[in-house]
Amino acid sequence: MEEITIKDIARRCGVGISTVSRAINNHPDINTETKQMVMRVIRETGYIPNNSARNLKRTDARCIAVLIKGITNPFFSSVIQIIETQVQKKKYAMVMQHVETYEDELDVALELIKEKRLRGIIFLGGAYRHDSQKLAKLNVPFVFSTIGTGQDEGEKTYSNTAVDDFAESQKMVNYLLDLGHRRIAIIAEGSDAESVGQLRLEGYKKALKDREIEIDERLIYEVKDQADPYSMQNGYAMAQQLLASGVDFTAVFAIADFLAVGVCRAIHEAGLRIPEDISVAGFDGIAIGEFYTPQLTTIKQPVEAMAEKTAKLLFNLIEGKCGHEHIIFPAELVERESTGKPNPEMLFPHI
Amino acid sequence: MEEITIKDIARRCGVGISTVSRAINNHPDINTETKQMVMRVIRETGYIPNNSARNLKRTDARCIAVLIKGITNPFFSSVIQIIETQVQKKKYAMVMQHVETYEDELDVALELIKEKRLRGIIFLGGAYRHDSQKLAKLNVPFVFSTIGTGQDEGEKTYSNTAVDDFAESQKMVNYLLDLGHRRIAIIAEGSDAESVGQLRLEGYKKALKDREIEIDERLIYEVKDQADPYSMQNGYAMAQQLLASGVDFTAVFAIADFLAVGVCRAIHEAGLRIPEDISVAGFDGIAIGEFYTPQLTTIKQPVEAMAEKTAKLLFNLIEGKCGHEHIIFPAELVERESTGKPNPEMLFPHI
DNA sequence: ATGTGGTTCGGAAACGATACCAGAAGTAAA
DNA sequence: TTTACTTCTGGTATCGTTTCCGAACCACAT
Repeated sequence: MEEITIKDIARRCGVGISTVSRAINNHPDINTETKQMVMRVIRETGYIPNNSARNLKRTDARCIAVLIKGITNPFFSSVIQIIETQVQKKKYAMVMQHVETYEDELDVALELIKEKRLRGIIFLGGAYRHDSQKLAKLNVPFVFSTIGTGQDEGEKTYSNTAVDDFAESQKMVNYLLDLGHRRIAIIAEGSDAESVGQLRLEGYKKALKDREIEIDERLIYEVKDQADPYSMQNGYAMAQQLLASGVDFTAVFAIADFLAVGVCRAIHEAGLRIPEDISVAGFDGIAIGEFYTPQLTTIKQPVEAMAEKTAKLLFNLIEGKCGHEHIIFPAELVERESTGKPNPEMLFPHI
Repeated sequence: MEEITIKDIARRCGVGISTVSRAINNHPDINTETKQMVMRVIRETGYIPNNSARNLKRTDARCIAVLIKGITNPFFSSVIQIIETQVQKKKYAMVMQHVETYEDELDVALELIKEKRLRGIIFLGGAYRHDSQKLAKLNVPFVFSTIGTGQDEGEKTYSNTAVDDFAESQKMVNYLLDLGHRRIAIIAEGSDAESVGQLRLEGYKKALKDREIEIDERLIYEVKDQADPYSMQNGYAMAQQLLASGVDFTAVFAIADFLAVGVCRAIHEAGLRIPEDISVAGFDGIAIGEFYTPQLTTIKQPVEAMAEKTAKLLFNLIEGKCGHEHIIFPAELVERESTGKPNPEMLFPHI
């Protein structure tokens, strides 16, 4: 099976290879009839230009990369799918790469850029701002999207899409407070000092402070797990510790739905009811939350819209149509079965 | 930011470019010291060979593709991760592409092969055998892996990895029969006549026949959903129909865990208990099954092992180390909370 | 006739790497 | 010293494409 090349097409058409190239690439300097003839032959022969040769010659390889930290992100599939659609619409190629740790990501990005001559990078589901200055030195546009994980604050030398984790977290805690809860435990993330989870934790603290409710450190649990902090296992383990601690509480706010699922399981196994005895709230809005028993009260992120915007943002940057943008999406508090009024019996005087 | 090329390295080292190439590619014909010196300079300069140029020249572009049908497959993330590890170990590149329909897949594969000069393709989570003859005509090795979805029968002009869906399905139904169930409903898949779901359905029928239990068509539900048959929504909808049908049953076998989750939810909303009133069994062994309430009885597929083997199989084919292999993995019946003895009260005489 | 300008085209030089080939240098045997 | 062989090296053609440059052609004004 020999490759069919642009030369073959030229020969079959009785034209020069430049003419074929012009036909393929929509160059203006070509006769309309010639172009149609060439295109017909190309269709007939099933010729497809060799991408390596193209990219080698072109200064602009039509290719972007998507780097994913934390592939267990439940939105992963749909996000990828949406980005892919955008990429195809632009006639670009896309490479995906999974990165294990924050340290890896820069190396991987660098390697990809040189090897594949990328035009842009999307960073999915991580907190990469540490390296954003370094990345900025490469002259490749990049967009962070903390879809399903959160955003960060600080100086903006990059583009990103996110929800306002701080505010949304506050929203959820306020909702629990409005239900009458005063002793609210939180399962947060503590593996990275500047992480998403910390923003959600800050939102929790702010909400309590605003109501002048004392923050009890014994109700704050932080998952320490570099690889995959937002797992059901971790939620389960933290909730077991919480239940065994003897500290009283009437609600648990897990800063990710997967954590919440683990929390629910632990509470169930302890023989307590949700929400009659303890309310559980999550964050993210994963699909299973609707089918879980009890259905999960959560903050639902507009994942599809975020993914689409992320891709469009990158292409705008590539085409020089805009500078850095920081788009914050509104999230929605979805009230479901897992939260209700507090059970006074769960409260006892502290020593 | 200028690209740094093999010429720059050669100049800096005071050697010819062939020597640098030899150093990079572990050719035998090079002095050890020279090689070390070149490699040192390469490290210092951070030089990375341009992949397009390499692939253009080489007859063998070190690149494989992974085509994914049904990106919602819950194992997707871990499977990709494992395959990626194998690919990196072989110093190959990997492109991933999502395909919408069975019709798309061949076109996509063809285009990829020519454009990127692939050495091999892995088809994930689909039933592609229709096209396997056509694919065989391309001289590119490919492996089907029905990880999380099943396998097929028929003539073997390809390699694949799978579990024995027919036998495993029988295993589950036998388990339910052993518990005492006689009226077992099944939520299967009916969108594709030759699909995975059909194999599992056949296993169900076989198990019943072996015990001489009459098959009641009113207990057989087939999801018709090209895009994503194995969804919680579909399980939910089918179970609602089943419950509303007035036909009696004491157990439901959903041929995918996601379907089972939807089934559980519908049963719960109907005010029935699992497993006291109705037993529910799934298939696949997704993570959430362990944290769901009730915990899901299921057939657990050895996903990690399957993914690893799939990748290794492809590389063996590429390297000509083996011919077509069809590896069937043993799956495990995991008995959990969602199944128990039948409740006689759920049975009533049929008209 | 000659010059001018605009289309449309083909030739040829890149792009960055690999691989073949020939030759230099070194070693061992005659 | 010559021959033969091994080990190592550099030059160069080549992969398939794009792009620059110049040429051919036509129309039209000079």
